[in-house]
Amino acid sequence: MNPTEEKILLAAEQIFLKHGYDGSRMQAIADLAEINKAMLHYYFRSKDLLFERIFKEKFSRFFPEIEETFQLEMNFVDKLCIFAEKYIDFLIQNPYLPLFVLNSINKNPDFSKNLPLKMPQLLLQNYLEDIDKGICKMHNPAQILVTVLGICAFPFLAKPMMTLLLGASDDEFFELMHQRKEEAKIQIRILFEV
Amino acid sequence: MNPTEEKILLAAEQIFLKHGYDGSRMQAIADLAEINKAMLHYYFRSKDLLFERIFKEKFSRFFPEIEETFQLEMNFVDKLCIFAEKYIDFLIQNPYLPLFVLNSINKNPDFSKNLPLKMPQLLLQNYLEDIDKGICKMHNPAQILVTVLGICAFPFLAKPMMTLLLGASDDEFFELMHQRKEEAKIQIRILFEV
DNA sequence: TATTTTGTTAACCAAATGGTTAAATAAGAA
DNA sequence: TTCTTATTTAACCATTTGGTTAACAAAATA
Repeated sequence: MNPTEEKILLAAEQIFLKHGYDGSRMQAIADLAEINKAMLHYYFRSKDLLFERIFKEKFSRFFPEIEETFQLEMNFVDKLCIFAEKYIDFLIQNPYLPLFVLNSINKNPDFSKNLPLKMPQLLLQNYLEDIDKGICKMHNPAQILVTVLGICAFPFLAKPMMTLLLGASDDEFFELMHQRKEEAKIQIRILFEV
Repeated sequence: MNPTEEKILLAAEQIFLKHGYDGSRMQAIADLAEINKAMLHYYFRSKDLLFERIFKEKFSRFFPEIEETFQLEMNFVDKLCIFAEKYIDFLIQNPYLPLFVLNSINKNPDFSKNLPLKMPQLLLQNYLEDIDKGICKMHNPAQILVTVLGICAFPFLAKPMMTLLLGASDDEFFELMHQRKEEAKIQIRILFEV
């Protein structure tokens, strides 16, 4: 890929992730990429299209491919635990991601309608099998989804609020998130294991 | 209060809550309030000040006064349950609130620094008493805060995403949130009760 | 009633913003 | 080298946006 194009994408990612669509300025992206603003339009036509490009990539990362984990020979709850740990680790590397994705979906729900997502089905299928075996507690699958995702992602959505409430530094927050991996696994077991 | 001022505040609340600071237009607020745009500046000087006015009120509601609940003669976990149920009920009436508040804090952390908040201290104090009595499981208080808040607020942050993933309507979402009150109480008990 | 204060409007303004253009330069193909 | 294509730049443009102003209307006060 063209090095200019790459610089643009890298800059756009940073700006959009931090400020969202409305809060981002094309000039700010150009400045960060150290290129002329016209280049943005040369390579990506419009703000909308550039944003779309970034959003799609971020969206797919926020709903990761979970097949590797959920096709293992293992019970549902163990899989959830593995997922949670890996996911929180990923979010530690991408703390802005959740707020960005939720805001973007919120602003334009239709936009993400056609994006591919097999996450829920695979999860559901796995879950029902273990219900049958009687080794997993009965819940509304929608509640499971929102609970597990919330355990992992909410702290990152609430990061500025948490540091405010707790008077914590960024480092302390990330320390808390490393703890959170264990906390998440404990919670998942206690909630879903028989 | 002046009826015009009131119309402005009501309109500003709706617009800001839905679109955030960056996504909101003064003209949109004026249109919704059915007044001239100049009136906004006549009564509130600037977009910043108008936003500040709305934000402060919303902020204080997002972190509700919990004294009434947490000063009852009751154990910590029971209080958490009461809080969760009341809070989810409140969020059902104010579904946009969490995303708005978190975004606003995220955009301008300094802004909310001086706002009064005795929620965390009161919670902590209550918690430590029950730890002493041995009727409550030991956790990092920061994790408790993020967990309980997450259980209640995350579904609303994720509302557009949930309806997308589950293919649910708005009505079905709110039905899920009514269920969530029970789910939340179950989860809180199972997590924190000895 | 006369006068001052308060509330309201339309027209206007400057800055910011997404986007375009025409000319210049660099890179490839012939 | 020469010609064509791709890349880059500075200047420019139209629209939007927050904000102002000056004239006007409605209350309130004297």
